[in-house]
Amino acid sequence: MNPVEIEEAVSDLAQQPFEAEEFPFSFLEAFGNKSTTIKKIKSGTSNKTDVEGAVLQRNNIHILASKEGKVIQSLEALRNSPATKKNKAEFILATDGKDFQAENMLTGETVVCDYKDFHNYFGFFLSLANITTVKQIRESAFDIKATSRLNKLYIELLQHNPEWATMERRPDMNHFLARLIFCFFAEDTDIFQDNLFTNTVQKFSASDASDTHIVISEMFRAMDTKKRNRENENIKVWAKDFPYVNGELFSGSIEVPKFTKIARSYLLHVGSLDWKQINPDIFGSMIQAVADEDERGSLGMHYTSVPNILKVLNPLFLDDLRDQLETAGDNNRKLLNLRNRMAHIRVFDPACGSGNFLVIAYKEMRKIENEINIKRGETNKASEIPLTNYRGIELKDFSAEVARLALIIAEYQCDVLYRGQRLALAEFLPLDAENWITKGNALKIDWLSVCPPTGIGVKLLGDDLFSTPLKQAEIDFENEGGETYICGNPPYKGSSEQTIEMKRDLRDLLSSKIKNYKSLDYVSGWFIKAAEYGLITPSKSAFVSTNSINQGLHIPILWPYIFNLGYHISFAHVSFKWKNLAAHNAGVTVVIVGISNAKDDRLKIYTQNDDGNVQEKITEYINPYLIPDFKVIVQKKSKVLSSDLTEMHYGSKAADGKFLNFDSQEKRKIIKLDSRSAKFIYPYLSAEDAIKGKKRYCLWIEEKDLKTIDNIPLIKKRVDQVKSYRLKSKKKTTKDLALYPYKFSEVRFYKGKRIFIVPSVSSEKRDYLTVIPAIENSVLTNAAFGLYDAPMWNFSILSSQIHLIWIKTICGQLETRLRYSNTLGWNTFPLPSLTQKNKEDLSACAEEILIARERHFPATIAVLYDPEKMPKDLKLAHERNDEVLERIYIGRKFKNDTERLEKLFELYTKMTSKN
DNA sequence: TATCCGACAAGTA
DNA sequence: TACTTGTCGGATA
Repeated sequence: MNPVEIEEAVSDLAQQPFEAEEFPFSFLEAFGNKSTTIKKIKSGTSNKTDVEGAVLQRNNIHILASKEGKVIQSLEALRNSPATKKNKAEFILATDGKDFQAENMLTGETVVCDYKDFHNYFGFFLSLANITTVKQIRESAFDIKATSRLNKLYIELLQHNPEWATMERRPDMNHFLARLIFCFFAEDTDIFQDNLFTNTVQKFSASDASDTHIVISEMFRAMDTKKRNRENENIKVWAKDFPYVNGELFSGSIEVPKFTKIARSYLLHVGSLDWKQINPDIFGSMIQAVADEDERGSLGMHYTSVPNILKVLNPLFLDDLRDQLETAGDNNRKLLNLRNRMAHIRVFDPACGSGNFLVIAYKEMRKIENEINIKRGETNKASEIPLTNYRGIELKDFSAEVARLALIIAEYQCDVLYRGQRLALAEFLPLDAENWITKGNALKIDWLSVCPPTGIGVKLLGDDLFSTPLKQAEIDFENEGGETYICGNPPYKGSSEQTIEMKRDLRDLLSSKIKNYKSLDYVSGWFIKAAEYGLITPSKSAFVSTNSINQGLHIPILWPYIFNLGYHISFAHVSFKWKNLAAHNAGVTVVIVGISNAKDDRLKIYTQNDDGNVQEKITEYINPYLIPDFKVIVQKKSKVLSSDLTEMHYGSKAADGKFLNFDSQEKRKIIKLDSRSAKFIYPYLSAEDAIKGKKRYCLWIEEKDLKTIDNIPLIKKRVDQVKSYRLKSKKKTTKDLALYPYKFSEVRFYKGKRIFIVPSVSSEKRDYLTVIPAIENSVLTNAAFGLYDAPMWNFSILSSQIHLIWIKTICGQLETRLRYSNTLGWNTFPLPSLTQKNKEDLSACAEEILIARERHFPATIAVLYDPEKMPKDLKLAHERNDEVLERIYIGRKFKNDTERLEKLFELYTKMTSKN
């Protein structure tokens, strides 16, 4: 169960009539215990309690539901119970259906409340559900609750207003939801009178909900009408207490979907929550999912986490502001300068979603400004940081609305926090009508129209500068000498995953600029637009991105263009696994990359180790592989760079729906039924087969054999299956190959007496690349490369540490897996030319490695190369091999991988510049 | 022809 | 459900 589901279950339980006997079990059930687990506790087999009538679940909780008036004594009994300690109960809980008390035995935190309210503390007990990021979730407990309530309301309304669910009306529905959220927030924060909105619905709409939409619509109309015009407009008396809000929020259609009785009660229920607690940074991304079909299932927990947002914003500019604040000390002049500077800083997120980056940036800036004001003794001073300097572009219109709302709420909360409720209220309404979150496609919109150039002492600028001025973004804007910081987490899509629209976006943006742009990830568009934007007005940019953009093919395609515009990578967080609070996290490994065209020589590379600690390294240059120094970009090559290395071949691609290959059992069956089959069956090896010692076979049939196989039903059937499989392909070449279903779609069947298999993808945890010999006439799948009858020293080089670090650095990766490439890794590998003696020595080392493996027959490669358990003799053989090879490079062993890379890059540069 | 890649995918612990 | 580790075929050059 995810937190939202748990919240719902706990709330349901709190509404049921209290039954002392059942309560402990219902409580455990609400936190996700399976019915079998509950049964075991009920029957007593796993109830470890020593207190009469209580229930104790080992490692979790000790619960006693008691008679009325005995809660304090009950809790005491649980606290003193030896079983509580012995079974390591994390919580004790006592209730009589009126009072509710609980304690966390590890932290000492307690909950004391009325029984009917205990659902508000579901976050307190979340570790019962094995949800480990408890702290973060508890902080956003309110947001989860509000989201789940709104979700119910939204679904109920759509169900009974099907026309509002259509594509055309969806924006109206979303706008309606945004208005509701604003009203809920306003009525709980004194912007409206206490509970004005909810109370008005309750009092003035019929309880059968027949006129709820009319009442709400009238309130919206009031909020869009200036007080002095209200009489003329015939605003109903009961709506006169609503302030004039405007800010675009209530202008436009005031139509409201029709309510059912249930919808009305949901609405009143959502309204009864305490919306003061809303976290605009998190809430936005959660609520966004309410309106988003695709994300409904995961209920919105798909957003950039606050720590990750700070990984972008801190190095981009917040760290610098904080440094300046510190340097300024108590110097009034310097503090003032800093404040002025901050007032002219724009933060721009061209993929802003529901605005978390902008909200966090705004809140952090207000925090710094407040410290300045305290030091200057100006604590009541109005903020000089304009909300309209936090700009965004967002494709989905509801997200854009929520982003705007989140920023308004953040501003209000900051004002309350730093200036007090009274001042915050005085200036809040009416909202600014400016629309500084632009709805649209960020790769199509001219960013200068959203964030016009500020120049230095240059005023703004004729319309001719805006190639496609957008009405909504045409804000008069003077921000002389201002800085712009571009940030965000744009969408990632690899070239073969992109939709037609995405491909069109990249084509329009890049076709005239970058050769081979079609191989780039969709996210590249944001980096390029950011770089081009920064040529016009001072800015720095940083995005969260798939780590692919700093690997393999992206390096020579994307980065030279950005560098040629005068940019460098100003900071970087190297690959780390994407994580947020979602039940199912997106499977992607990300980097954070900052680019800048300003002078800067203290660049930072951040590395995160497994326990989450971040290290920083300062350097003068960060290359596109995100390692310090080495200004080298490796291009892919179709021939080997070193004449001593043998050509490496890509495997054969079947595109057969797996009908041309099978396991040993199937092979025996086929041959048993018709012995003529045997001559068409070959060993078939992918990376996994070779590493784990699995045996697979494939059919290899040539045109001349067609007559024969027509008479072998088992084979004929498979061939037919391939045909129908291929016909279903959306790729034309595959479809065409349905004409030749007996053949692999791409044929690379090389003959050789001695084949070395190089896995195309394999675990990055091993100390060596695993190169594996195969028997003659093996067919390699396209998940493996092959060397055919190559001299033994090729094996020695492939198995070396120095080759491994080259591959890890230069080739692409699958997340952080090792991914081999002949064109990027093997053909580019810089090797000094070998003497006859060198070749003999290396070959001997290679033999040693193979012999060492043999000694452990039949252990698989996976077992032999497990970094924890690698046999000594094998390890020794590898070390010997490394030593001999490295002596050829520099006459001794390298000290470390940095030294290896340094030598390799030097040699690479030398060897490639010769031709 | 030839090959790089996957807001992954499929398996195990 | 957390962790490990590499398929397969589309899209592109």
